[in-house]
Amino acid sequence: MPELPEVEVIRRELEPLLIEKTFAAPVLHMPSTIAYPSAEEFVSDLAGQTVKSIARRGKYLLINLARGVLAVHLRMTGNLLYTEAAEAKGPKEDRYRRVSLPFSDGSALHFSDMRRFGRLWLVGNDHELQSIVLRRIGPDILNDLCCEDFLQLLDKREQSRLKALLLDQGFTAGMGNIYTDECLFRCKIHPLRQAKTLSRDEKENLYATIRDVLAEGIAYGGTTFRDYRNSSGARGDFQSMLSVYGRKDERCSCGTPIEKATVAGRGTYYCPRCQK
DNA sequence: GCTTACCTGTCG
DNA sequence: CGACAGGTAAGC
Repeated sequence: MPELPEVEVIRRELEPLLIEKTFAAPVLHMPSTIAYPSAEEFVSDLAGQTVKSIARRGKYLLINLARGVLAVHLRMTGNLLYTEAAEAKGPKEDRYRRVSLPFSDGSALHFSDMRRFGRLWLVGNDHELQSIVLRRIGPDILNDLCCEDFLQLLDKREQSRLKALLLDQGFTAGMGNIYTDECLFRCKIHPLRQAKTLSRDEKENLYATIRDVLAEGIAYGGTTFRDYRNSSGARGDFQSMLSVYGRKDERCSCGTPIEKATVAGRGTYYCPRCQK
């Protein structure tokens, strides 16, 4: 489900709501959702902790606590719903609820996930965050990388095809299947092209376009193709702006039907005439 | 690299 | 009924 823009939308919504709130005892409807530490330690270590800020690295939401960090990855169908006191739905109304995180004031954060791929981690400090959660995660494409850095990273991966490279969270963190296809379309780059074939102008344009598309995605509240919801349960609107993703056989603005192929193991949409 | 696995649901 | 879904880790 969520790529960088969707996680960033949730981050921006939640930070003002949660800051200085104190967690009560978590309720684990599905304990295997907790990736680290043990379910028992997660419950006892989170209770009583205060939220200081909320950050993001790639697709990871990072809730900074007075002591440690609560990290969340939504994977394909996870969502984080915020509820004020009393209106909290029980598992009866949401059969996919996996974890409930109540606060001492009666409000709560609920982690729901149909496909059960999403995970939560609770680590004690930034060193643990890096070594346990973010070990294979590269720099955030929006926050941690200037154009020159991006060009240097590209030069280290010249054999890689662009689609696979942008999806690789160890290269840069945040791009997913939808936004990658949209960026390559806008840049007129074929998904199978190797990084070494890009001119300097194309590389700079790719960097700028990635940032533009992600910023637009955030401004539109994310993309709801099927399952994505923000922390209020609302859909995003960027799907109406997609040029190629999900549009197989529809006509590109050049008149050519959009094609779909499998690249890097993922469904990939592109215009065979515009993208070379 | 590619394939498979993890899950549940939807679409054709 | 099979194919596929916004993600990623693990195994060749």
